[in-house]
Amino acid sequence: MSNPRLEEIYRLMFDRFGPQRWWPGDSRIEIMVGAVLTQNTNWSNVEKAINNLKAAGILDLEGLEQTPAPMLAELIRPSGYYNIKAGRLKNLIHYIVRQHGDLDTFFSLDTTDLREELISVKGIGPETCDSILLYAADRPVFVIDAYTHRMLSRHQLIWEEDGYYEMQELFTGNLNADRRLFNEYHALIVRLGKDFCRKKKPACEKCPLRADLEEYGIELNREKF
DNA sequence: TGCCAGGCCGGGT
DNA sequence: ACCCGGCATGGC
Repeated sequence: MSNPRLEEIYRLMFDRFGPQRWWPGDSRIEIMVGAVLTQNTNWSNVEKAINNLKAAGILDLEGLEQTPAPMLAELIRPSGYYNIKAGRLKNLIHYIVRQHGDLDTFFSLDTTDLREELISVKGIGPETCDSILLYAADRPVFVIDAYTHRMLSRHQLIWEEDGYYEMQELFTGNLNADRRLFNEYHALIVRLGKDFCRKKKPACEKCPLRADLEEYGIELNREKF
């Protein structure tokens, strides 16, 4: 790591929360499905949806490919946006099956091609794409999300108006391309965010990262959060 | 009880 | 290139 603040922030989070062991989910297909279902959605709702898919015995490439979208929608209902997400899952599964046949073949692509293909699928944006790359395909890709944006802008490591790729560049340009570090770092940001960096009722006063703010003389300004 | 959660798309400026 | 409305359930 060459940016001391990114290192310090990581250390503070790791000391506070310990290893997160992400992604929650044990198969690559489950991780991919979870990545789509968790779009703007609480993870507890996603779990219910995934459990429904498991109970129906269709949480694999074949099962998801064969299940009609309306039936899929009903099964994933608890995750919200269920009609939209059923379509997005079908888009993703269909693309892989038609273009590559199976997951091993698909995941044998190099990271650049894999990313390009994933993000070409309707319903797979930058975060969902990178989550799949990092957590399902084990590639050293840093995932950015709403919590990351709040944390970075709060700590004045980016501009408020900066976008996905500017934030991603901050991490990838200052950290070793280590997929285990990227995995843990992002998971810790989410872990921290759930307790201290929610959109409403943030708990900046009790946030473990306050030490970083104080060290750099950044004042708490809760108006922006 | 209203408001938010680990986004993304499409149409309008 | 942005900006915005729409998509929807479950939990606090």
